[in-house]
Amino acid sequence: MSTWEETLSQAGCRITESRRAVMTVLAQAERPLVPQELLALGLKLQATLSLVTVYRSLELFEELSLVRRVHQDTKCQGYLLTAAGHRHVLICEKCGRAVEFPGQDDLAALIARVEERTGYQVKTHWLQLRGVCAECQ
Amino acid sequence: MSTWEETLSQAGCRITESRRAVMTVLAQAERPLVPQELLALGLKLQATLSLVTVYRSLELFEELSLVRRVHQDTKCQGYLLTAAGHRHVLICEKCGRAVEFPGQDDLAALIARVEERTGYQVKTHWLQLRGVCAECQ
DNA sequence: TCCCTTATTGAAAGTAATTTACAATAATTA
DNA sequence: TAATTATTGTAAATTACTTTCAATAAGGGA
Repeated sequence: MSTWEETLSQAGCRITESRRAVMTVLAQAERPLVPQELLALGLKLQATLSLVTVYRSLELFEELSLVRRVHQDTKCQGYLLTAAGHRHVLICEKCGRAVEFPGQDDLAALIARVEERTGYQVKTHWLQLRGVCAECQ
Repeated sequence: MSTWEETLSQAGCRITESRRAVMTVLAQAERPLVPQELLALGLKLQATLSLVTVYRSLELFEELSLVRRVHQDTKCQGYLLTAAGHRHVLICEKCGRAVEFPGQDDLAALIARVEERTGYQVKTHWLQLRGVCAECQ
C-alpha cells in the first residue's frame, strides 16, 4: 500500500481505480498538468474515467496535501504531486518541466523582516521560480 | 495627468471614462479584486461600464505593468495596483487586505543556489505570503 | 472650436471551465 | 458474501472568459 493510499484510507476515503489512475498520471508527470490533460492520460489507465472525477480527485488530493496547485502568469490550474519536505517549484518556460526545491530557511530572515515592517503575522509562503531548464538552454 | 494616464498616452492608448473608473477602483482597493467586483464598484463611477471592458482594461493595464495579478489558493485571478519598485504581496487570510513589500535581494542568494543545484537558468520569481494582518490578529 | 479618424465600447453570442443533481456502481466492513 | 454507503458517470447547470461587430467617443489636426 503506497503512501497516498494510506493517507486516503486514514482519512476514511476509498481507494478506487479512478483515483489510482489520476495519481499514477501525476506521479509520472514531470510538469504541472491541467484537469483536461489528466483526463486524457488517465483514460489510458481507466477507460471509464471522467472529467468530473478528475476534478473531484484533485480536490480531495489537494485537501490531503498530496497534490499542489501551481500557478502561472495567466492561466492558473496546473497540478503537481507534492514532494515531501519540498515546498517550492521551478518551472521551465520552454518545455514546462517542473522541479521542486527546498528553501524554507532562506526565506526565514525575509519573512521575519516583513512581519516586523508590516505588522502581519505570516502563516504560509509561496514561492515559484520560472526559468529555462538545462536541456532547453 | 496622473502617472497611469501618462503611461497609457505614451503607449498610444486613449484615456477613457471606463478605464478611469477601473483604475480609480483599483487605486482605492486595499485587497485584490476580481473582475466582477471591479465591475460592481466601477459602475458607481461609470454607469455604462461593462464586464467586457473590465477584462480588456485589466489586460491592457497588466501589459503596461500598471496592475498585477494575484493568485490565491482556490480562486486565482485577483488584481492589484502595482506599487512601483515593490514586487511581492502579503495577503491577510481573514480580511483579504494586501500589502506589497520589496524583497529582491533576499532572494538573490537562494536563486543562485537553486540555479547551481538544478541547472536551470532562473528568469523570474514570484513570491506571495499569506498571514494575518495586525487588525485581524 | 469643430471635424475626422480610429481606438474603444457594449450587447450578444460563443466557447471553455467548473459545479451540481441524481441514479447506478463498486469499495469496504462486518 | 452481503449490506452499507462512498464514489462514480451522465447530463444539465452555472460561471468564467473571449470574440464579433456596429455604434460611440477620444484626441490630433484644420
